[in-house]
Formats: sequence, C-alpha cells, structure tokens
Amino acid sequence: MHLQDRWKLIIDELNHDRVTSVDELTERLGVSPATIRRDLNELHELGHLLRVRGGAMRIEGKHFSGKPAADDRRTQGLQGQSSFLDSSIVNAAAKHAIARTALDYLKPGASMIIDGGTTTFTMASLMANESYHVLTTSIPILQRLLDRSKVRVTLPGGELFREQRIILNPYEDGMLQNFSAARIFIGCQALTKNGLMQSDTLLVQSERRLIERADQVIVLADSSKIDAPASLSVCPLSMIDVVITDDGISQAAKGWLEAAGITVRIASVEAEDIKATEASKR
Amino acid sequence: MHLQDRWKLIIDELNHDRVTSVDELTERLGVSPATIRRDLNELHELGHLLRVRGGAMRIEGKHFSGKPAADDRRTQGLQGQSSFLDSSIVNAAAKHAIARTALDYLKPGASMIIDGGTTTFTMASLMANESYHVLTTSIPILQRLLDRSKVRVTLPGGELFREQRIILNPYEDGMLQNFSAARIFIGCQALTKNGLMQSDTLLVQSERRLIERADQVIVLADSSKIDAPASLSVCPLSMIDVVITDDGISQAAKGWLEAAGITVRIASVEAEDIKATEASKR
DNA sequence: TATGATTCAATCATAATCGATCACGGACGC
DNA sequence: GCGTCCGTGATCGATTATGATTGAATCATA
Repeated sequence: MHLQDRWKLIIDELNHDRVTSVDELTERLGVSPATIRRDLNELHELGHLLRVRGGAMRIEGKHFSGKPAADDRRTQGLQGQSSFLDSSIVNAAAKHAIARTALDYLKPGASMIIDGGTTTFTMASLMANESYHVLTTSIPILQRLLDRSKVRVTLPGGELFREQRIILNPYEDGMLQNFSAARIFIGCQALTKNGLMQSDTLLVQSERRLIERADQVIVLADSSKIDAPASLSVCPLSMIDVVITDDGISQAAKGWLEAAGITVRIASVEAEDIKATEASKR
Repeated sequence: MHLQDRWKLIIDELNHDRVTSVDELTERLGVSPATIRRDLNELHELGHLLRVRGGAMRIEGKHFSGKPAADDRRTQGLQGQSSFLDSSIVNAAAKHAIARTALDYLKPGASMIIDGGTTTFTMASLMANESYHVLTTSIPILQRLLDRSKVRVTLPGGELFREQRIILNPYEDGMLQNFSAARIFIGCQALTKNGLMQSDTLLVQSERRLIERADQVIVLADSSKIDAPASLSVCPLSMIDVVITDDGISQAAKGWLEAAGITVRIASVEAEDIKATEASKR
C-alpha cells in the first residue's frame, strides 16, 4: 500500500460518500490513524478535499459520480477544479513536482501574475506565506491565497465567468494597465511548435493580456501537454522564456523548445527530493 | 457521528419537515440535547435554518429538494469564514427577515450593487437564480453567487483586503466608472441622524464610491444599529432612499428617518410562524 | 399575576482528535 | 556490509467536541 494507492482510495471514498472519517479510512486502508491524518492534510493542502475535524469532506464541484471519461475530459479545462479522475495519480505527481519547481522562480517582494489552471493552482497551494505580490484572474487561486497573510493579492476588474472560474474584462484592461510583473506563471492545454495553446476563447483573450504585462513568461506544462491537440494559439514560442515540465518529455520536443530560445526545466521526482532535503537543512 | 454528518441530517430533516424539535433530533441522531442545541445555533448563525424555541424551522424559499449538494456547498463555502460572521445570534432572525424583505426590491434584469456585510451576505444567500446583474466588492458574496448561473457578477478591480474580505482599489475607480446600478444594497455599523456610519476607514472609502454609482440607496440595518455608536460617516441621511429594519425600531427613530425623506420598511420576523410551530408540537 | 413545566445558556468534566516529535524498519546507494 | 533517507507508527501534551449539571429565562395555564 503506497502513498499513491492510498490517495486514490481516499478520493474514491469521497467521491462515493460526501464525508468520511479518519476511523473509517483507518479500517478500510489498514494503516494507522497518523498516516491517514497526514494524507488528509496533504490532500487538503493540494485542494483535493476539505479537511474537517474527524475526517474529510468532499469539495463540491469535484464529484463526478459514475460518469467517467466524458465528464473528466470536460473538467480538465476548469480552473482548479480538476478531480483525481481527470488525470492519473502519476500525472498529479508530475504536476506537483512541476509546481514545486516553479517555486524556485519566486522571491519575496516580487510581483507576479498567476494564471488559472490546475498546475498553477497547485503552485499557489504550495506557495509560502511570503511578501509576494500576486495578480490573478482565477477565483480558486484567490481563495487559496486568502489565508496567506503576507501575500498581496490584486484582481483585475471584470465579469465573472463561471465555467472557467475567472474574472475577465473583455473590453478594457482596468487594473492590468497599472500592473507590471516580473513573471507570469501560466498553464495551458497544449504546447506545440505553434506556441502556447488553449481551447477556450475566453482563456486566450485573458492570457494574451496577462502575458503582455509580464517581463518573463514561465509555462507550467506536464509532458502530456507537449504536442497535445488544441486549437487556439495564445502566443508563439518566441514569447516564452521558461517551460517547466516533467521527465516524460521527448528529446525531440526538448530540442525544438530550446531551439526557440526557451529554457527547459525538468522537474523530476528526484529533483523534488533534493529540494525537500535542502529545505529541511535550513 | 461527526459534525458534518449531523449537520447534513439536520438539514435533510428540515427539507422534509419544515420544522423539527430538539427532542426529535436528539433521538434521531443519538446525541445529547446540548449538542443538538449547539448545532442548531451554529446552523442558524450560518443562515441555514431559523432557530426557534424548542427546535428549528426551515427558511422559507430555501428548500433544496433531495439533492444534498446545494446545502453542502453552502456549508462548505462557509468553512473558515466564521470570523466573517461574528454577529450575535440574537439579531440573526431579524437580519434574516430584513434580507428577505430586501428581495422585494429585486427584479430580473436589474443591475444592482451589493455591499459587503452580514445582512447583505444573507440577502445574497437568499437571492433567486434570476437574470440579475450584481456588482460587489465582497469575496464571500462572490462565493455565494458562484452557483447562481443566471446572475451576472461583476467585480471592480483592486487589491484584496483580508480582514474585511473585500476587493478595493484605493486609487481609482476602475470598473466602477462604467457601472451604473439601479440600486445599491448596503449594510452599516450604525444609522444615526448624521447618516450612514461605519467604523472602518476602508469600508467608508469603498462605500462612498459605490453609492455614487447607484440611483437608489437601500440600507439594510437591524434595529440595534439605529443610533448605535460609530465614528465615520459614509453619507448623510439625505442620500438614503429606503431603510429596511425590524420591528425593534423606536417610533422616534422612525420619525427622524421619515423626516429625512426615507421610506422605512419594517420586516416582520415571522412571529406568527414561530407561535404556530410551537403549538403544533404539542 | 402566579406557578409549574420546559427550554435555554453557561459551566465544568470527560472523551475524542490533533499536531509535533521521536523511534522503528525497509529501500537504496556507497 | 553499512549508513542514509523516507515513510510509517507510537507517544504525549494541547486543543476541541461532547455530555451532564445547574440556575435563569421563557412559556402555558390557571
């Protein structure tokens, strides 16, 4: 019984029952309450469930009972709403590693833009409570940052788009005009030779604007996104500075990314371990 | 049997029965009356039911047939927001009645501004899913309106102020400039002859701007707010069009409000229902 | 208005749960 | 073989929920 197996079973359990308890999971998974608590806390941190006293509760909007594939694909586009059913646990691990690696590019005092998306959402979840200044259009990320007391959060004005869970002003820039960020962290539907791709028109609009306000563009994309199908181009490769991905990327893909002048950063599980080690030394 | 389970069962019970008693819940859930009372009080404070002597009553217009999801989301949305809802339980019934009465002033298609605050938050909770257009600076209200698919929600851009849970741009109007609302629904710290009062400088700033963008100003203030102490004036009485309060308001206060040209609307606290409830139990 | 019954909030004692910490044991590389 | 590292389980003090008790408040009835 490994960590990933347990996590999957816990999520399954919550997809079935609205709430579950530490005791129940202890019995069902055959591990100690301490381990269950650790798992629940971590899953809570990553936004996959809601920790409550005595157990955990499902996050509404993450429950797709019975209807497997079709729904899951649909939810992939939803900001911060991906359930474990969308992508394999392995993929989640990759996203986690990528998000952690992205943290290297933060430094206290810096301004940054964080776009909506599952990986950037994970990144926001892992962010330390430091004196960052974050601009985001994503409601889930806003919620995540609510309890980081040192993080300044700015929202551009606009209208709420429920499906994407973003705030967007189609007509003017509003707050954006005054905001200038050192970096933008951005997810995507796909990354191809044509550039950064999305499949949602609204996202394209939103992201094009955001990219303009940042000096450096950092793309968070797990390797399944590379050369994946998507219809709309947000920006060409030439505008991208860094791509953070996992070790599933092909040499060929790495090649044409670097040929476009992009720094390709590979977040492996080992790299994550190293980071954890370094962190614990301090 | 944990808190979340009990709460769900209590809400289910009310969805089925409209009223329920402490005794009945005690027996059905197998916990002590003390726990039931605590639960009912908390649920009342969170706006999920109406506490009455001996038990609890369903909030009219808040019946979520069969599907637990709707209720769960509400319960969930309130996690970690108890600091936001720190009003006394005594006034909760009044606030609820006031919020309900305020709904009379809505009509589909209308634009409105909803200010932050406990009473306006309750109002947003009770709002039907109609084609309203709402501008708000309040994060909790935004969260509440997330699942009202027909309601257009607009946010002014700006920075997050955690303590007040609002988005505010101290320097410019942003989206506000383009927004024009038929009405603004606004809460307050106090309502005196000097006008609408707050005690938080940020709120004053924010509210002054909002009031300017609305044709009609509707104040939601339970009677304890009348002539209560507060230091900062948001606007004079002359700018207020309607005050919705409960029947605890004194004749004198009603007098000087009406003398200022204000329509005073008194929301009945459903006293009849409560009496009928108790009678039917015996 | 007076009285008894019921309900209530406040208080305290107990039990459950939690997070932090340490110890054990297997996996892995040297 | 040997040590290091990570995940797990166990322990302990602290926190939090629950249940019982009590006196006050509220209500129904006379």
